[in-house]
Parts: sequence; structure tokens; C-alpha cells
Amino acid sequence: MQAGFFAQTAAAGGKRDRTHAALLDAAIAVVASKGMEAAKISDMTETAGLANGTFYNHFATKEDILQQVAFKIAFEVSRRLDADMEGIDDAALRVVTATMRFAGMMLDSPDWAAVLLDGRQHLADPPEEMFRFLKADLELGVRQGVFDVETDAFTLEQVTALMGSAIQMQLIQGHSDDLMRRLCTNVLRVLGVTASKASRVLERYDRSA
Amino acid sequence: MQAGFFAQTAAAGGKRDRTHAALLDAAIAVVASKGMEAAKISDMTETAGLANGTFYNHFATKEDILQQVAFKIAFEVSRRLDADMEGIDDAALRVVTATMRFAGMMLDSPDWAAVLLDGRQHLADPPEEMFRFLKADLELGVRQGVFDVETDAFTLEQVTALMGSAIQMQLIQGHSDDLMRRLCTNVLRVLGVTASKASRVLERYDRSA
Amino acid sequence: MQAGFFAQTAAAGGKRDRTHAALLDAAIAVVASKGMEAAKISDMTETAGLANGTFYNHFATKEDILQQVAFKIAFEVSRRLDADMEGIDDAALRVVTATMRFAGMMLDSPDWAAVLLDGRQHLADPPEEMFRFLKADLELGVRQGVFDVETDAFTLEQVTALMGSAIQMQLIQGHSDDLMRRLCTNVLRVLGVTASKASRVLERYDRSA
Amino acid sequence: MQAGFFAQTAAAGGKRDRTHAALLDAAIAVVASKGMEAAKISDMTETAGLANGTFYNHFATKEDILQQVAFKIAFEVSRRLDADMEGIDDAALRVVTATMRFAGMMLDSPDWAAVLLDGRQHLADPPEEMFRFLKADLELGVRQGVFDVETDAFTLEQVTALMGSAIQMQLIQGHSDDLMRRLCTNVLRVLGVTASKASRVLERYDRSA
DNA sequence: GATGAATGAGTATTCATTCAT
DNA sequence: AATGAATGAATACTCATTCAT
Repeated sequence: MQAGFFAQTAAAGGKRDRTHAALLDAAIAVVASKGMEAAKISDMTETAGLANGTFYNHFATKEDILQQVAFKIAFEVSRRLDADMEGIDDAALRVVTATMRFAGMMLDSPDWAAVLLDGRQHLADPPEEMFRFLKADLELGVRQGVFDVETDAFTLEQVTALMGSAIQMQLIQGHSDDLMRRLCTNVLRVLGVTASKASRVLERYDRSA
Repeated sequence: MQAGFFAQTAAAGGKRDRTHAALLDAAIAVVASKGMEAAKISDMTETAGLANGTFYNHFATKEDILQQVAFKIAFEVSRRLDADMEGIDDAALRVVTATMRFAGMMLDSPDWAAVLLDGRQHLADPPEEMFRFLKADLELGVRQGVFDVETDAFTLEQVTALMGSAIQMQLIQGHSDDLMRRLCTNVLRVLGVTASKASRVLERYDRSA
Repeated sequence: MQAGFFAQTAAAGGKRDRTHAALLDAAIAVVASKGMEAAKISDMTETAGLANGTFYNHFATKEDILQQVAFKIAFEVSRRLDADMEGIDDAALRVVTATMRFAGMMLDSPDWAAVLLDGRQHLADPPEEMFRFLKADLELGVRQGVFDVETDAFTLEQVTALMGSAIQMQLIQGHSDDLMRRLCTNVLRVLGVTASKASRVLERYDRSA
Repeated sequence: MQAGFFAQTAAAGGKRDRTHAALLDAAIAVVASKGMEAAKISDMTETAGLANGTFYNHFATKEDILQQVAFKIAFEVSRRLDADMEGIDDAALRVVTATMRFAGMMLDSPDWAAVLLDGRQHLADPPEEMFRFLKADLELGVRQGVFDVETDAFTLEQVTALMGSAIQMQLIQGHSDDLMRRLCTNVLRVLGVTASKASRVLERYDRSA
């Protein structure tokens, strides 16, 4: 789905921009196939059909391109999530929507998932602003009286750990609607939503989707 | 706490066993301080006070020793957990005890935690048999009517993801009783235990500890 | 003092000449600050405010520009020396004047000194015609009966070695009138002038300056 | 003459020492043939008949081996000069002997000359202790009333510049007894020795040699 | 003529692994 | 069994030079 995402973005730009984009796309593909640690500069340039040295006209180091790629993906994901959730007022529904959309996006673009997942382990400055919305929704839910949690970093980490684990499993075993729903249920449960309420939220999500 | 764990185990054995153990201990220390990817064979042999080449009298490759170390730690952790939970019949209490003991063990032996955590990312065959007991306790809990979950790999993954995330955070920020309790609460919530029941289980755990 | 020497020379010329001059000036500045070996083409074009590729519209290779720069500086230095010494008939005074003026020029324009000094080591064809006058003055001095030397390449090399060493030292430790006089004394001594005569020549130089 | 100097020294030692010596010898040969800047690690290992990586079992960097080689040569040269000049009391004769022996050694071992000459330009910490003796002899000469100079760094530099220039010329044009004598004469002249005295010192040197 | 993006050969350095002692 | 020297494949990064625009 997202093959050549940056290339598309830069198609209209100058040669420099197109080469830059080709390298970003290549980096994603390489990271997805062998991971950040094992990704070689030469893998990227070969994938992009460029000479080895060209890399250094655009990025200073391997870390540099990886960081940039992760950040750009996080930014795009964030942008899409924002758009998807516009106009949703109920905190529980917002969290379910975000979880569904986010996990869905990752499974649709496994390369992006690989970069984001790997980035959390290997990058000096992991792209976390993606979950910016979650924090706000947690606070909203507490105010609305549907969530029963502390709205701190720990809760955030726990919730994203659930998402990461569910995504990783489906990346391997394939997408499953059932697992997606169970993931949402688990997220809501951790947030203190009762089982019956949780299933009603999911129903509302089904209708809205 | 666990410094020289294998050396102790092999203290009585022959020279070969002691050298072998020294390398295992060294590997743990090295992985804990620089991670599996960055760990060098020479780091391990130097730490063990041995010559470079000695390594290959005991292990075939770097992967080999890492795998063995992770497996042995997982085995030992598992053994201790089994012992800790002997005689506990209530599934919810078993899960809380296991979670507390496991997380506690990891925070007491951060080197082991590092190996286990790193192993999940970097090892071809990650050491998961550690959570063998969990599966059984989940089924027990469902039979006892306290858990409301499917007892499959997905639930297991979700629960261990919660544990991993909480351990990682405390490894960085330091041990916190509050976070330990919140972790247990989250685990129970994911398993379908209501908030009020969960807090009663924690109280019972407090009394038993 | 000599900043932008070639730019000044070419100010009136066409665009091509001005670009050419800008590159020559940039080359001098770069060589002075990092030496010939470490000087990069891109350093020169950046210093000149030009694009990378422009370099090759004016020079064939790095060696090329370095050779040209060294030669042009040597030529200019030579021209000035000739002018300075016009009308001086006494060989000893000519040599002292040349030594003083040359060393003085180098210390006033350390960038030129750097190029000339570096050029002797690194250039295929070092710029030695600068010392063309010396040869003639040596012969003149022998004819005048004040010098007692062979007037061949060896003597020339020995004398220029003295100058080079004195310049290098003052480039580092700063200009010193005392060292300048001692340098002249050493040059005269090598040429076979006695100490008493040498000091009289220096006095005459002082009066003439 | 000096081919394999370090190899000879280490012939009796262990394997490590012999390899180490082979690399030192190779470094000398390589520096002599292409200079320090152009000398590649792989040139050295190939010359020594070793694998590329072996270099790093013995030296940390290129700078490291170059520095060591220059220092060791300087030390050996120094040692020989000390031996040669033992028992000579007259300062002028000492200086002539040292100059003759030093220049002679350089011309006999052009590779050493290349390393020492190149080292003065390219090494962070050039090997100057070789001229340790000179300083003392200058002071001795002044006390003996034969030299008329300041005994400071400047005079030392001037004298070594003369030596360097003479050696370089003969390295190219071939050894010449005449040039050697003229070099000594120049050195003595710079030190304030009159022409007639200088030629008498040279005669004494001839008789002593 | 100027531009600047692309090129790719060149090189220092690392480190798992081998093997003679 | 242990040693530790030697190995050499692997790889990031540099920079002079080319060339399409």
C-alpha cells in the first residue's frame, strides 16, 4: 500500500528531492526486511538504484536517515489518525477508533510498522509523538467518568505495549478482526472500562465505521 | 544479586565446567551493559579472564552462547517461580504472585532482565517457556470463574507485554511498589477481573507475602 | 595584507577572470589553513562562494590549481624582490636585503608562506625560480671578493634552507627582529663573510631601510 | 644496509615480536617509497606478507605505527652517534663528527632518512631528541671559545636545516664527499668558526676517521 | 559559463572465527 | 583445554571528478 510513499510525495519536485525520497523509501524497505541494526547503507542505495556515495549527499549517517524516516512515518501516521478521529467526542470511542485505525494502518503498511517498532528499540530519540493523542483522550475519558486510571507515562506505556504486541503478532500470523477487537477490549479493560461497556463501545465503532 | 550465578553452580565441577560457567556469567554481564548486538566475544572472554580462543572450546558461535544464556536464565527464573507459587490454589492470586515475583526478580537482577528483554528482540528462538505456568493459571482461572478471557497465545502475549513494559520502565526509573501494584491491576483487568476484585486479590497477596 | 590578491588583480577583467581569481584566492586561504594534502576542492569552491563543479571550468585537477597558485605567488614575490633591490650594487647588501625582504614578506603574508613552504614538499615541480636572483648575487659577491663559496645548487639549497627554517619558526612563535638579524648573519656566514663584516653589512642595511 | 633492521632485532623473539618487527620494517619501506601521507595500512601489511587485520593486533592507527617507527629510528641513530662520538673532547670535532656520521647514516639508510625527514613534517610529535647531543656540543663549543653563537632553539633549527637540505640533495643526486665537507664547513661557519679553523677541523676529522 | 547532483573508487577499521602451539 | 596471534570479509564514509541542465 505505502510502497514508494515518499517517491509519490516528491514526484513533482526537483531531482534532489526525488533522490532524497527514493532513499527514504529504500531505507523503509530495507529496515522492514532486515531490521535497523542489520540495514546497510549499500542496501539502501542499491534498493534505490543509486551509487553508494549519493547517500552522503542527503544524509550524514545511517542513524540520520533512520531517525528521519521514523519521524516522517510517525508524523504521517499521526496526521491520518488526527483526521480519522475528527468529530468524535466520546473518549472510549476515540480510543477504540485510534487503536483500530493505528493497528490497521500498521498491518496495511507492515514496512511502516517495522520501522516504528524497530525505532523504539534502536533509535536514540524514538518517535513517540504519535501517541500524543492518547494522553489527551485518557484525560478526557477520566473527565467523562468512563476511564478509571492514572493518566501518566506508565499507563501510556502499558497501553502502547498492548498495541505493539498485538500488531507484532498479526504481522506474523496475519490480520485478524477478532484479535483487533480483543486488543481494543484489553485496552479498554486496562483503562478501567467494564466488559459490558467495552462491548457496547465496539458496537458503536462498528456502526461508525 | 545474581553476580556469578553460573560460577557458583559450577564451583564444584571440573575445570571445563568452571570455564564454561565463567563464560556464561561474562556473557550476561556484557549483554547487560552493551546489549546483544554490541556484545563482542572478546568482551566476554576478557570479562571472564580468559583468552579469546577459549570461547570456541565451549560455544560454536556468538548466537550459541546468547541462546544458551537466555535459556538457562529463563529456566532458573521458571524454577523459582514454580517454587514460589507452590501451594497457591487461587488462580488470581497465582497470577498476581507470579507477576510480582517475576517483576521483582527482574528488578533485583537487572542483568537477567536485560538478557531476557534483549533476547526477545534478537534471538532466533526467544526463551518463552518461562511463561509456561501462566497458560495453566489462565485456564485455572477460567475454570474457577474469575477470569473472562480466551486462553490462547494472544492473551499470553498481551499479558507478557504488560509485564515487559512495566519492567523496562522500572529498570530505567527505579523500582516502585506503586507501579508493581498497577501492573498487577492491569494484568487482572486484561484477564477480565473487576477493579474491586482485583484490589481484594492484591490485599490477599500482601498478607501472604 | 594579501587577502584577495588575485581578486584585486582581476577586478577589472571579465566574469571568467574574476571567477578564476576567486578560486586562486580561495585555494591560498584553504592551503594556509589546512595544508595542501588536506585541502579539498569543495573547501575552495565554498570559500570562493561558487558551486563545486565550477572548479573544473578553470582547473584540470587539484594539483593543477596548487601548482598554479604556488607559481603565481613565487612570481609575484620575485617581482617585488627585484623592485626592492633595484639600484643596490653591493652583493652582501643585496643578499641581506633580499633575505630581510623575503622573510618579511612571508611573515606579513603567512598564507603565501604556507603555500610556498607546503609547495616544496608536496608539489611535483616546486616553485624555486623565486631564488633566481640569489644565484646571480652569489656570483656577484664572489667577483666582488666578499663571498667565499661555490656558486652552485648546493649553496643555494643551503641558504634557502636557512631562510625556510627561520620563517617557519617565526610563523609559529611570531616575528622577531632579533631572529631576522641572526638569520642574515647565518646566511652571510655560510657565504663566507666574517662576523665583523657581517655586522657592518647589517648596519648599512639598517641605514638603507 | 638497514633492510629488515627490526626483523633482525626480533629474530630470536616470539611470533608476536617477529610480526611486530615485520610491520615496523614494512612501514619504513612503504614510507620511504611513497611518503607518510600516501602510505596505506594495506601497503604495510602486504609488504610484510600479513593479512590486513593483523595490523590492528599491533598498532592502533597509522599515526601510531609511524610515530613508533620514527621514534625507534631516532633512538637507534642517537645510540650510534653517542657511540661514535665517545671520547671526542673538542666541540668543533664533535660537531663535525656528528654531522658526518649522521649524514652518512642517512645516506647509507635512505629509508631511515625518508622516515625522519617526513616525520618532521607529518608527525604530531616529531622525533627531535636525536639532536639532543647537538645542544650540548654547542654549549661546549661556546665554553671552549670556538663557537660564537647563541645556544638556543633557533641555532639548533638552523643547523639541522642545513643538514636536512644537504641530506635531501644527496638522497637525490647521490652521495658526494665534497658536499659532505661543504656541509660541515657551513655548519661550522654558522657556529662562528672561521674558514681556516674549519678546514683544520676537517683535517683532524679525516685523520681520526 | 555556472551549477550541483551523482558517481564510485579508495581506505581505515572492526570483529567473529580459525588454528598452530 | 587453553592460548592468543593471525585472518579476512564486511562496511561506513570521503572526495576528486563527471555531466546533464
